[in-house]
Amino acid sequence: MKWPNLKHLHYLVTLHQEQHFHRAAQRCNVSQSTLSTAIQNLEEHFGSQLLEREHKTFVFTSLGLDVVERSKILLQEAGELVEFAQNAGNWQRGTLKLGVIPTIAPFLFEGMIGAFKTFLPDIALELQEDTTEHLLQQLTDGKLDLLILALPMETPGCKQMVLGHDPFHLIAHKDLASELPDPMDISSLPKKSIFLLQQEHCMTGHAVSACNLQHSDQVSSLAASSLYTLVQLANSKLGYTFLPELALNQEILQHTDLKAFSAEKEAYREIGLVWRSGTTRMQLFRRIGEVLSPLLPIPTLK
Amino acid sequence: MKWPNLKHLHYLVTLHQEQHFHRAAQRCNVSQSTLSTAIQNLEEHFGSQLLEREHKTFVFTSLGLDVVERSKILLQEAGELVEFAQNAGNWQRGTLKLGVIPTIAPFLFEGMIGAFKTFLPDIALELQEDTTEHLLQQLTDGKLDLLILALPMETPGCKQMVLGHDPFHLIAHKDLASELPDPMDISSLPKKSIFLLQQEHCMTGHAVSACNLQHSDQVSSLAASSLYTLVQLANSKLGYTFLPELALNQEILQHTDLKAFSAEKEAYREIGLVWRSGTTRMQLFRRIGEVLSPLLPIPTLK
DNA sequence: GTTGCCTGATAAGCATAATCAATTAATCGA
DNA sequence: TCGATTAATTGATTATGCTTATCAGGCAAC
Repeated sequence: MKWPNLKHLHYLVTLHQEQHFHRAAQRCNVSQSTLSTAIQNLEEHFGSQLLEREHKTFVFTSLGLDVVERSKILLQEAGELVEFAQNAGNWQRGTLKLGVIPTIAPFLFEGMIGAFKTFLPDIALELQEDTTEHLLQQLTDGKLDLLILALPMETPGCKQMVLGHDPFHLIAHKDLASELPDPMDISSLPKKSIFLLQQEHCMTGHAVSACNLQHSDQVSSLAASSLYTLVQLANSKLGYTFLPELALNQEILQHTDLKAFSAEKEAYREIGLVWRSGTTRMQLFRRIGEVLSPLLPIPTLK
Repeated sequence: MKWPNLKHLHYLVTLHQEQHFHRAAQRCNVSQSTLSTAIQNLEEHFGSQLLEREHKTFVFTSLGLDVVERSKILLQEAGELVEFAQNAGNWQRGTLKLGVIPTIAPFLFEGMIGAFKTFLPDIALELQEDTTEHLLQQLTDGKLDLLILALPMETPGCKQMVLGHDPFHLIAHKDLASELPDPMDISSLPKKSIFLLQQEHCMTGHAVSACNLQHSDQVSSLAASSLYTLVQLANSKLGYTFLPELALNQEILQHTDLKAFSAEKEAYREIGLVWRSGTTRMQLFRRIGEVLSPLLPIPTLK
């Protein structure tokens, strides 16, 4: 078996990302000719074409694309092996690139950073806040190691661990509170009176399904971009909204005239960890789960 | 990121297997000094010790052992990447190292090889016959790609796919057949009259549990080493035995005076595929499952 | 058209890394 | 004490990877 050179596989992956020899070479800190010949050597080594070249331009063959995907995984694991060895085999040391969605991040970060300082002091955290879709892409690409997402959520090629439940609460201005039906019946609220986040936030979908708003006339077409906007809307008596308990615990309603009402039972989202199936850092992730679960409204671990 | 040299990781793994620099170097087709310096370079690269050296002898550090384990996986995957690319991305081509247990192999091989010729002509089969325990070890070590085992069976780190059921039949000499109770009641057979295989064959365990022989006095202490021995014993009117239908279908009773009787319903073993969890050849294995399942007495696929 | 520019491929020369054969140093057993 | 065994070391050789410079085909501007 003649082993391929990992550096050259990395050149290939970078070329795929840049779709341009010169730029890819720059990113790899080598000359364009180095990268060019390295790719040719790979092709020779494999005995098959990775690129279709025509008129000084090129397209990846379908084999080339497959090799890129597999190389990404291989490089990812090789990197983890090196980091593991450089940390002298201690899985509680090293860098962790952690992605968190915007409807969790601001309410969890403070406690989370404290928990890491206490229980995993030698983990250097690199935090990233983005939508579920973007985070999953970066996880798959190896740019992130671990995600904190709201579940249920399809995560192909990745595994999940539920850390806890986060119930939704109906938020109303105190002046409007008396108008709320008792017992709570969302369908009796005025039309277009419920504000939710933009569609790209998964919380919208979770709130809709948890509170049975699928075909509800009550949802307003005005879609907010952050929970803080929802709070402002509700505080202006323009209507109602739903907030997760995690946010309420962080006193998001401070300095407002809003009150929270329990939505129906079973109206909650789950919060959990997501990682690549093939990871070699399970021990660390399990420990992180144990450490973070108690920070959630209804922990499922421990 | 400075990528490690896969060749050197392979030196390390070989050194671990041989526990001897010179032999390891020979197996890698390099000189002892090459291997020695390569290991030292790895240690320098990682910034930590992989070996404890003392008096011209050495022991792997616990980190070293961990690195060896991770390297094995990495090399395994790198090898699959190369083979994949060399087969131009066609998962229906390449070499498949397949392990089969002795109580399945002789009765399945003929049909199996025919099926591969017809449905997967570009797969070069390398067959290996051994006990479940040995096969699982070799699968984990990457020396085999896929196993055909009798289930249920614990296979840590591996995944399973059931292909079909294989019922057990009671085998008796035709002269003794009239003495068999009707309806069949195994506990009324004479003591020590049932012959089974040696314990290292998983079929013994499967037959015992399938036919409720756990505390049975009927089982003889004479343990045979192959199904053909069992046939001879039964044919000599020394007692009874159990055979899987798979074997009967291959006319194992030809030229004997033996007859097969249905054991109780639910007396069967499962036959299935087993592979490493992290494999990249799922497509192939699924296809193999489809191809092999119809060859079994009671297929579960298709 | 011609010119200049952008692209990836190619060539020649150099530096580094990998390798080998030979040797050294330490230990063990006879 | 001597020889055998084993890993490390040394110095020479070879292979690999890289750079700079150059080439060749297409493209766009004028």
